[in-house]
Order: sequence, then structure tokens, then C-alpha cells
Amino acid sequence: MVKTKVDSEELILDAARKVFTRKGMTGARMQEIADEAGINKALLHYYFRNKKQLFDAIFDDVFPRFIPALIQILNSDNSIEEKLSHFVSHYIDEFSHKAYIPVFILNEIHQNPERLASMSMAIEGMKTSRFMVQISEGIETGLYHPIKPAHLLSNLISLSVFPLISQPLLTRVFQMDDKEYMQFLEEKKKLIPELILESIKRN
Amino acid sequence: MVKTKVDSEELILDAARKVFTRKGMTGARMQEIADEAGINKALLHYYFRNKKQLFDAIFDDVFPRFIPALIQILNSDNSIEEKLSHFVSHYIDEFSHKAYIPVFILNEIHQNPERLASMSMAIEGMKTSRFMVQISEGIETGLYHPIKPAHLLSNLISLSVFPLISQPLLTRVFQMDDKEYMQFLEEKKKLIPELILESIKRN
DNA sequence: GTCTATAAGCAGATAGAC
DNA sequence: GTCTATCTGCTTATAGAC
Repeated sequence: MVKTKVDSEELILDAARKVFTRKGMTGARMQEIADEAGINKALLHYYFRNKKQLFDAIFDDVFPRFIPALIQILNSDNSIEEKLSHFVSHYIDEFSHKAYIPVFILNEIHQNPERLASMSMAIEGMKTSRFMVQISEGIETGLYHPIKPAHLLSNLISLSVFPLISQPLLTRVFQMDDKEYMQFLEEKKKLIPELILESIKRN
Repeated sequence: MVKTKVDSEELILDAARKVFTRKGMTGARMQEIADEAGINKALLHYYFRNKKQLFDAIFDDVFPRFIPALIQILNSDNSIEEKLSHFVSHYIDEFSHKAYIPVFILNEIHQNPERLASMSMAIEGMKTSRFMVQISEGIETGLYHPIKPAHLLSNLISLSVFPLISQPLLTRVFQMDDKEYMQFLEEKKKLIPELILESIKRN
């Protein structure tokens, strides 16, 4: 039995995600979310008692949404080289037009570190992924230099995320237009895996 | 002639910087700034007509404050190796207890990209620094691989900033206490310059 | 469940005394 | 220059009809 009528709760969540991730908790307005959802403010309070509850519902869901695909890449049967390449490409493609998402997450975490609770489980999967096991093995067999997991993962994420969230700055300073910036990101997809590999490979 | 009386305008600016950089434009409250400054709201409006003008005064000043020291490092007579090391160390020391500053800047730029205007001049100095000239020379003489300035600088900044702004996440995921995190940053001071050098040096 | 109307509280901004 | 008191408008939240 097909429901033709759309679910208001879903409409609200979609609208709230859009507004909150762009404007942040303090910058978002319940009226704007209602307008975006095509309903009225009262209905927001009917489904989610107040602004904070609605925000929490969004925040707790934003991060976990993106993690499974990344974990899957790290847990595949591919080589380390392929995983690095897939990971970076996926990451960049996912956020190249949504850089406001990582900025939103970083900002809200700094506003209220307790919000981390909903995120750390999602990240746990990266720490314990097959990729990290492969790295450990490479180190044990002498193929790679010893490197702490924290350093390896932070390098990988740093190099992937920052070019995205600093886009406004980068394009201005280096006078790139949209096309040049997208080209820049394509180059990153090759350069980042190379850089990470060079950093761990023994000569 | 020593003025014993403190300058109210300075008190306000100091307080506003503190509150705005932590809470952001939309999260900050004029009342909180007044309290922090030890004066009342009316005086805020006496010196700065409205919230936006006060915010602009702060924002336009935050970024330029940190740039000259970095430019100076890049323009010194030191070797590339020393410059990289000094740059990263200075960066990390400067922001290890103020990671909310780069988060604030990133967030506000994404809220309103026009704000970039006050920043790009400050960054211009990095692009045209003696460091970048040394890199160009290294490339011309075949000492280094060819690399676009945008990639080199973005790698350097990415690796330096992200470990700072992602501190809450990192420390949680890798279960570091404060001491271990500071140790982690100390290691970064060595690892980042090494990584950057490896990426450009010919074997 | 969904709406209109309205209450209640808050934050930015101003008036005016000192 | 600095304060207290107050206003105005906006934003969240609720009441109550349908």
C-alpha cells in the first residue's frame, strides 16, 4: 500500500538539516525551517518539542550518515594503495559541494563538546578497520616505517578535509575560478594518496 | 604622563574578541560582552553603533594578528628545512590552546564569504614569500619535484591546522588525555616538515 | 495532524539623567 | 563617558480551533 501523502516528520527533518547545517544552531530560525519544509512553526513544535530537541535529532544524524561508506572502503579486500585512493576520492566527491557540513560539525563540537558522544562510535570503525590492520602488518613485516595510527589517520583526514573547508580562502588567494578549483581537487585525489604512501614506505 | 584609567574601547574590544571568537556572530550576546568588559550594554553602542559593526571590527583584526609572525618565518634567511620546522612549531604553539580561533574564522567565512576581503591581503604575503621563491628555485634546479604553490601551501596548512581544530574528536577517538595530546602535537612538529620535504624532494 | 493567533521571553538598540 | 531604565522587534513556544 503506497502512501501518497508525504511524511511531515521527514519534511521537517530534511528542512532542519538544510538550515541547521548551513546556519548553525544559533543562526538557524524555526521560521526558516518551517518555510523550507512548507509547513508552519507550530508543527515543528508538535513533532519536536523545542529547537534544541530538533537540533539534536539533526546533529546526531549528520555525521553517522557519511561514515558507513568510508568504513566500507577501508574494510574492503583492496590493497592499501587502492583504499587510499578510493577513500580520498569518495571524501572529496561527497563534500566538494557540501563543505559547510564539516564546518558545521567542527563548529558545533567546539561550541559544545558533549555532542561528540554521537560521533565517536561512528569513528571507532575507522580505527579498527581492515585498512589499519593492513598498515600494522606492513609495519611488522618491515615494509612500512612505524607510524602511530593517530598520526596516519589525522594526516589522511587533514589533507582530505582542509582543501574542502578552506575553499573560499584558497580560491581567492590563488585566484581560481570554479573550474580550476575542481581541477585542483582532482589533483588532490592523486597527490594525497601518494603523499601518505611516501610517508610510510621504506625506501 | 601615565594614564591610570583604562581605555574603555580597549576593554570592549578585548571582551568582544573573547566572546565572538568563542560563540560566533550569531551565538554571541551583547550582554555577555558587556559583562566580560565590566561595563554595560549602552556603552557598547556608544563606541560601536551596533552588533554588526562591533563584530566587523573584531573579525577584520583576528586573522591579520597571526599572519605577520608566520610571514616573517617564511621570509627569513633560513633554509627551507628550518622554515618548515619553525612555521609548524609556531603555528601549533600559537593555536594549541586557541583552536577555537581557526574554527571561528572558517565558520564565519562560510556564513558570509564577503568577509574574506580583510584576510586575503594578509595571505598574499605567504604566496610571495621568500620561502616560495626558494621552492621555485629548488624546482628549477631539479632539486625538487614540480609542485604547484597551491598544493604545497594547502598541504602545509592542512597538516598544521587540522590536528588543532579536530582536537576534541582526536582525543576522544584515540583516548588521549591532555598530556598525550600535547605529546601528539610535539610529534607533529617533526612529522609535518618531514612529510612536506619528502613530498617534494627527488630521490 | 495541521492550522491561525497569540503569548512570553529575550536581545539589540535608544532615551535621557548624571 | 557612563549609567539606568525602557522600548521595539524578533524568536521561541503555546493555546485552541478545525
